[in-house]
Order: sequence, then C-alpha cells, then structure tokens
Amino acid sequence: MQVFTQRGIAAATMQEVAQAAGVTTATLYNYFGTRDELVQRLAVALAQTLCKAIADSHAQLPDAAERMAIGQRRYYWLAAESPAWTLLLLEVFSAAPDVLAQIEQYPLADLRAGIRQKKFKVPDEAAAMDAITGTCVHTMRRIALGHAAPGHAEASAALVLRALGVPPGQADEVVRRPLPPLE
Amino acid sequence: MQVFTQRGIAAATMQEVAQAAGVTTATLYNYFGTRDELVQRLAVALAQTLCKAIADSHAQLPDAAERMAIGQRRYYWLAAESPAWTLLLLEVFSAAPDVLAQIEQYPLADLRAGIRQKKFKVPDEAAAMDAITGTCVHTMRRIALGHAAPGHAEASAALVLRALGVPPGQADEVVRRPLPPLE
Amino acid sequence: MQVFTQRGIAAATMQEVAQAAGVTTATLYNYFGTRDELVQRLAVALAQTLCKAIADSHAQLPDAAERMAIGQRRYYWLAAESPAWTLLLLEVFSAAPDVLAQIEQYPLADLRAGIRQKKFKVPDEAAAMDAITGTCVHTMRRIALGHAAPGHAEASAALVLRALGVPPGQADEVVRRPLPPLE
Amino acid sequence: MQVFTQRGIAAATMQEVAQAAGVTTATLYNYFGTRDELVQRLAVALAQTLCKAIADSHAQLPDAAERMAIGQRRYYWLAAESPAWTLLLLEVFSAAPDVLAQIEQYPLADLRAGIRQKKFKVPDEAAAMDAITGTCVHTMRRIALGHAAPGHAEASAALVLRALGVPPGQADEVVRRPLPPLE
DNA sequence: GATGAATGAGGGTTCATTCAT
DNA sequence: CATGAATGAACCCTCATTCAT
Repeated sequence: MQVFTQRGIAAATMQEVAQAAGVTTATLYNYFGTRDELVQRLAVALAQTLCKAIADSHAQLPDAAERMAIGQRRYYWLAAESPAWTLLLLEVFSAAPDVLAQIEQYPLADLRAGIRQKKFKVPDEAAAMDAITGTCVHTMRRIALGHAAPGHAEASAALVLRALGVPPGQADEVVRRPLPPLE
Repeated sequence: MQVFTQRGIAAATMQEVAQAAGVTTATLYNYFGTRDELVQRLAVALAQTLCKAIADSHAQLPDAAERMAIGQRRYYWLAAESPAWTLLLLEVFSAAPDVLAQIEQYPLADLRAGIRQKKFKVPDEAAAMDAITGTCVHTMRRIALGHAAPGHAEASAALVLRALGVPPGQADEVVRRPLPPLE
Repeated sequence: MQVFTQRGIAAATMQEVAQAAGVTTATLYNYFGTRDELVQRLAVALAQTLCKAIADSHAQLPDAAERMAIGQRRYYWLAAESPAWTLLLLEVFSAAPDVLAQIEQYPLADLRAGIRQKKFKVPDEAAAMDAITGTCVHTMRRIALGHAAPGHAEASAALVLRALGVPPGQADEVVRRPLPPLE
Repeated sequence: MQVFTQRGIAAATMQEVAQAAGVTTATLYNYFGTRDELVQRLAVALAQTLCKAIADSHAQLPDAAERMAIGQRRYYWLAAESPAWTLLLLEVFSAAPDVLAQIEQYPLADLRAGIRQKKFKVPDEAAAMDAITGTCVHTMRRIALGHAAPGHAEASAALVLRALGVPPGQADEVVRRPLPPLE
C-alpha cells in the first residue's frame, strides 16, 4: 500500500514493493502470481476496509438523508485526512471499476431507503446514482489535491441532498450534524 | 490520436505512434522533445477542439439553464457517439488536470450567468461546479462504457439542473429541447 | 515421469514435479541432490524398464533374425501405443547417450548371434549397429509423431534385415510372424 | 551461430548472442522479434546453406547410387570436419523438424531416380527414407562425437546402398569413388 | 523425513531516447 | 527534415536451490 500510494499504481514496480516489504521480488511471486494479481488483491483489500468502515458509520442511523450525508462526508473527511490513500483509491476506481460498483451498493441502499421514506424524490435512480458517485468522487479528488476550501465538504453534501429533492433548509441542517465517531 | 484512443495513454508507445504516422520514432523527436510533451500537446489539441465545439454550441442561446443543459448533453452525445475518443478524453482529465480546468470555464460562465438571471440558486459556487463536473464526467464514462440506458443523458442533465435550484418541471422541459446542430 | 512426458525434459520444472508428486520441492531435494540427478535417475529407471521388457520379449527365441525383428517392432509398437512416453525416451537418448548405449547391448548381441548363425552378413559391425539404431530411433519418432502409415513398422524392420544381408523374401516373412505377448 | 554451436540451442541466451555480435540485446530485438524467431531464422539459414552445398555436390552426376552415396558421405565428412556445427544441425533437426523435411527432398529425389534407373529395389519408399535419414543422422552424431573409427563413413554409406538393394560388391565400389570437390 | 519460506541469479523483452548521416 | 541503427535502463517473471524448523 505504502508503495502504491507514493508512486501510483501504474508507476509502482515489483522491486519497489519488494524492497518496501523487505524481501526479494521472487518472494513476492510466491504470494502473488502476477503484478496484476497483486494490484487486484490490493484493490479488494482496500474495498473491504472501506466497506467495513462505511457499514460501521451507518450502523444505527434510521434517517436515509442523514446516512447519505454521513457517507459522503466520511469520504471527504478521508480525503482531507489521507490524501495519498485517497488518490490511490481513486486510481483503483479507474483501474478496477468493480471495486467502485461494490462500494456503490451502500449509497444505493440509502437512496432507496430515502425514497421509501419520502425523504428523496428522484425520477431516475440511475441518474441519481451517477450524480451521487460522480460528485463524490470528483470532490474527493479536489479535496485530496488540496484544491478545496474549508466547508466545501458540507456544501457538497448539501448540494447532493438538494439534487435528491431534500428541501434546501433541511439539507443544510442535516449536513451540519456531527459525524459519528469511527467505531 | 488514433493510437492513443486505441491503446490508452499509458500503453501507447512512441514506436506505435510513429508507425501510425508513417515515420520513424526519430522523426517524432524532431517535433516533440519528449513523450510527455507529445501527450501534453495532444491534450491541448483535444481541449481546443472541444472548447471550440462547445462555444459553437452555445453561440447565441441566452438562457443559462438551457446552455448548461446543452453543454452536458453534448458531452453525453459525444460519449455515445465516440466512446473511445471519450475514454481518451477522460484519461486526459486524469493525467492533465489543467485541461479539465480550462474546459470548466464554460460551465462556470453558464453557472454564473444563471445565478445572475435568477435561474439558478446555489449557496456555494465551488460545490456546484464539483457537482456539475463530477456528475458529467462520471456519466460520460458510464455512457462510453455502454453502461447507461437510453434517456439517461437527459435524466442526468435534468438532475443537475434541479441540483442548481431549477424547479423540477422546468428542468425536465429544458433538457427536452432539441440539441442545436453541430453546424 | 508423468511431468517429464507431458512437458518435456527441458521444460519440466522442479515445482511441477513436486506438485505432481504431492510434495514440496524441498522434499524432492531430500531424494535427489540436483535436478540433473533426478533426470539422470529417471533415465536409468526408463532404461531398466525397457531392458527388462526387451529381455522378456526375447527370452526363448533362438532365431537371431527374428529376435532382431521383434526388438524393433516392439519399439515401433511402443511408439504407436505411448507416443508421449516414446518422445520422452528419445529425449533421454539425446540428453543421456549412455542410456542408449546400454540398450544397444541387446541388438548388438542379436547382431552377433545372427552373424554366428550365418543369418546376417555384414562387413562392418559398427556400421550395422548405426543403421539398426539410427533407423529404429528415427522411425520411432516418426511413428510417435503420427507421421507413419500403417504397416510402416514391418516395412522398416524388413528393410533393416535386408541391410543385414537377409534375403528379401525371408525378411518379409520374418517380420510378419506374430509378436510374442508382453507376458 | 558461434554462440549456438558452443552453448547449444537451449542454453544459448540472448545476451550471449548479443555479446558475441558486439551489440546489446535491445539491438538484437530490432532484428529478431523474439528469441524463437532468431532460432528459427538461424535454422533456415543453416538449411539453405546445406541445401546449396548438396545441390552443388550433385550437380552433374547421373548415377543415382553414386549421388546417394556422395550425399551421405558429404554429411559424414562435415561431421568429422565441423563437429560443433554438426551437433547444432542435429539439434535443429530436433527443434525444427521442417528443416529436416526440407533437406530430405534431396535424398528422396535420388532414391526415386535410383528406382527408375533400376539401381535400387525397395518395396516401401517411406521405410527406405527412414533408413536413409535415420542411419545418416545417427552416424553423423557418432562421428561428430568422435565415436567412430576411420572408414566408418564409407562402411555406413555402403550399408545403406545394400539396404536399398544394390549388390554388395557394387556398393563397396561406389562408396570408394572420390568425393567431388566442394566447387 | 517433510516443509514453509525465502532467495540469487538470471532470462526474455520493452521502450524512450540519441545521434551520425 | 527524415532516418537507420543502436542503446541504457528497467521491468516482469522464473526456477533451482537452501535452510531453519
């Protein structure tokens, strides 16, 4: 992970990873048949870590709008906290789209819950998901790159809620509730 | 362009480009000092082509909401029409973020015009831009990859308008107006 | 044997052999100090199996011409029956010439017996052996590769007998006698 | 060639070839896309050299028996003269059987001519070719390895002629005629 | 006696880049 | 201005072999 965050997925070489791990490349190949397999398994590990964190974040909140907002803000918080890690994650999304698809299950569930709860009002589920994911991913990158002003995370989350049909005032309120602690 | 579209930016080699151009790699180096420079200049050329197309698309429309919708729909149309070209463009956005920044000037101008015209109502310009760009980029990828259903482009554009404060009914109407021809 | 037959001597690796044997490579090295030693011992085992089979084939036949013919035909039969095994054997002959030399003792004994019995008439024993061995090896390869027509084995054996001075008619008759069963 | 003769086809590495050629391996890859291609082209070059030499050897001799004998003796002469080159050739025959097939055209033509001239009397052409090729190849190896006594070449050629039905006395005479000079 | 874990030494291959002509 | 020819520096990957447990 350390090597891939520092050098990027494409640029990282097996020898760099090996050196960071304190072994030879040959040893690496005892565990990963191929560079691609290593990358793949890294992506899976990343996704699982994330999914667990998200699930924990959401555990007991019933309000779909709040769940949605927390999910996004958690990512933005992550982007501010660990920019390198975040950029790696974004690279993974490009290289292994199934990882993204897997993670998208969470906001999708929240979206549907919100619709059932009459909190959201969206004529097209797919378009809504694209807006949620697209905005979130793009904003994460901006934050990770240090291009975002303070308060941007909340503003972004609120805008997404409004796009989902949450009245402006309510959206602003929801995104200001405190983030639950990370377990 | 042909080579980069077919093989991707990272995988394209100088010899492939040279062969496609019917010259030797050495000749390439008479025009581009470096592979990176070649990629950079390709990105610039791409951006200029795009910017011109967008400007033309917009030329005489005064309604900011319509301009915004047309811009996005034009991209979605492009993604459906030339998936390979689109994926190249998206790669360029990742590799050369300034290209994206340059293009973002257009929707930014439309956003500001819409605010002046009281068509849009956004508390945070930066967040709005992230939503616009993020949604558009993500949706383009989905369309280019063939993952989008018919009508997705319009639904997506309408959702963005709603996020910008356009009333739902009006948003749906605006995105149904015919795309002006590409002259 | 199974690995070497399937992959060829040069291409077979210690890990492949180990896997086929259901042990680790380290265990292999408790029995064979070296890859070369393993190959060598495999060759020896092959040779012994063969020599025993040949000896059995010949046990009680007094007629040297018939013994000679049976030896060759037995090989051709083997080549048709177990092409992979045969090609391995031929590889062994190239890699470990002493194996071939060991096996050549049998036809050499038959050759000498035939001369004593006045069945064969050869001015040069070494040249005769080269013709016998060379023809047999080459024909085995052709048969194992599926390049030979039916009846080729007998025609080939008859030709060798004629080269050894057996009158044509008699040669044709000898090679048509039934092969003794492999017990 | 030099590298392949010294180290054998399987053991020769691209770096060894490159070093012997006084270039880097990268340069090698400008001429041969692959190690296999290099080996293949080497084999072809070998075969062509040989075929030309054989054709020259035969140019104007009408007697099929003599042509046959000369062909074989030429190979035996080569084996004595250039053992390393010969062993390379034999390796090539194993690795690229089509090379052998190509060369076999010459003795095959001679065989057929001999049959037409009533010099040879063979009931089975394929068996005859196997005897010719098999004996010749095997004997070449023995000679190249230094395992053959003087006079072995002629004895071997005579034996093949007898196998083809040439009367013993005549066979012995034919193989004693002087080899025509190599142009 | 078997193994898990590691490795040294190399092998084939790629590619951006250079430079004299 | 184009090129032919060459290359340095890596890279991914393989495999026979070792050794403490």
